[in-house]
Amino acid sequence: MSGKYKGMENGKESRCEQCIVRQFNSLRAMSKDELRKISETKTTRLVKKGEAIFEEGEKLNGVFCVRSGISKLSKLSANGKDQIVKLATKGEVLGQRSVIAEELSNLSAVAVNDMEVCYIPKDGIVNTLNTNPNYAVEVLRHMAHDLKEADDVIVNMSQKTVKQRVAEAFLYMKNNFGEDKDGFLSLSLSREDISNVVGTATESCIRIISEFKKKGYLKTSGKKIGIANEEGLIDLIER
Amino acid sequence: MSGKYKGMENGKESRCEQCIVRQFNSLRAMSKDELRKISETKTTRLVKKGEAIFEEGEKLNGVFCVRSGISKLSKLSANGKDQIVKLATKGEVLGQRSVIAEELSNLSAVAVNDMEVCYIPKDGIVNTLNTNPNYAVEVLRHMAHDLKEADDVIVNMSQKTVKQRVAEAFLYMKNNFGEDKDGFLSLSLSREDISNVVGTATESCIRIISEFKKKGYLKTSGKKIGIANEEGLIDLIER
DNA sequence: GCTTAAACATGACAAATATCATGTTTTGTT
DNA sequence: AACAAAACATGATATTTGTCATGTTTAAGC
Repeated sequence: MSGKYKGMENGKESRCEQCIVRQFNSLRAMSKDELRKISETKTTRLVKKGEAIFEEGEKLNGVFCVRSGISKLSKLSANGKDQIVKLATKGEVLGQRSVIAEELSNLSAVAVNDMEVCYIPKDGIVNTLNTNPNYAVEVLRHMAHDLKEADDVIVNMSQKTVKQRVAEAFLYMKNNFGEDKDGFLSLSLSREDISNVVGTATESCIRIISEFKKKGYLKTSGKKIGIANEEGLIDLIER
Repeated sequence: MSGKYKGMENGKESRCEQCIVRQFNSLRAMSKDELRKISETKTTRLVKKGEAIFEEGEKLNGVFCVRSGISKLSKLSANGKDQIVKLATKGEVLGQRSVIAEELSNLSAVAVNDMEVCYIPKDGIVNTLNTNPNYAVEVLRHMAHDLKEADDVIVNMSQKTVKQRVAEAFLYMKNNFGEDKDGFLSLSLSREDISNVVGTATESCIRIISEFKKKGYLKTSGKKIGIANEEGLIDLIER
């Protein structure tokens, strides 16, 4: 399968100053000069589907800026199950929290797709944080947003049924990762991954997906899943 | 019941520069001068048990620094139940997230005890954020910590049983709010509040507390609850 | 292309949890 | 002190969800 990594433009495009991805994240608040310095220290890396970018408990000496592909951020719980806390896509900066708090990573990041990420050693990040308030505030805004999202997830986890959470997961995937022209989700997660997002047993998740298909809420075509009746799903969530 | 508010030293003690509470939060990264300015704009307010400091959906024009007492931060879910996302105590700054993200508050803050809070209009906060990187980074560190905690809560919610979560709630209360000389928790929450922390039905919570008493994990004396066998609870959580 | 492992699927059952009903105790108010 | 309203408690039952078992389909490696 050649051309698999065609998303990567190497050589001349590899300077952060030119990178469009930057528009989506806090790096856009850096000055030209800061960005140039960062760019000199960064390295680009391809991560294949299933590979880890970093693991829970690992000490991170830098952050990872996602150029393409999607990563699942998960945490292993005492009972041996993974809980996916967030799905990160183009533009997101992984490991930022750990670097800022100067703690070991509390999450693992594993590629759900083939990915292209840039590794940025923490020195440049930390220096800029300490000298450029615009950048610090921008990072802060992103983190504030993440925190709100996390709070929302807490509420959903505790107050909604598994069925409702599965429905939400599909709407989330549609809204955040889009769908193709035939209405199938661009991101296709395994049933197991979905159950790890939702926080349920894989079998329960499979059953619910089957039910949703029967009821006409979802449609499938081979491996792909699509939303066939969005109102139906929304209805289900709100009751 | 006089002396109810004896925790409040009014007049001379009301300058932020002197406030011990500041040591616990990001305000300690402010310069003397910044702090003096903030202090001039702030107002102190007593909040009685059960009263709201702010409500979900409200626009916050400042933050609230907790001097004493405890507040529950909760969010109403579609099914009409409140989910308590966090309990905030002395030193915590409430509303910071909303002010930084320039969004309406996504949580309500209600006093669980009688409280004393200082209201700080956002201008001083925002100005300092934009000019003093030390302060911005300090706030960032706190937010990073909150985010980690929120992620942990997500994992607990989805992967642990109600019984385990109740056990954790009691250990949390002991570790964060302490106990009196007889080993009873300083913070006494109603069964309903506990169930809103844990994310379960009040009856389930009551039943589990009764069971824990029978098994000797918890002890009660009137309204007070204490941990009688910490190892027992820890054991329960880890299996 | 064949083989093997992983992913998907479904039934039967057990366990956890919510809900409803009802009663008791505690607390706060007049 | 009397009363009403919360808070606490417990039983009976329904519902949701997890677990185990087993089978089928799909995808990946040789």
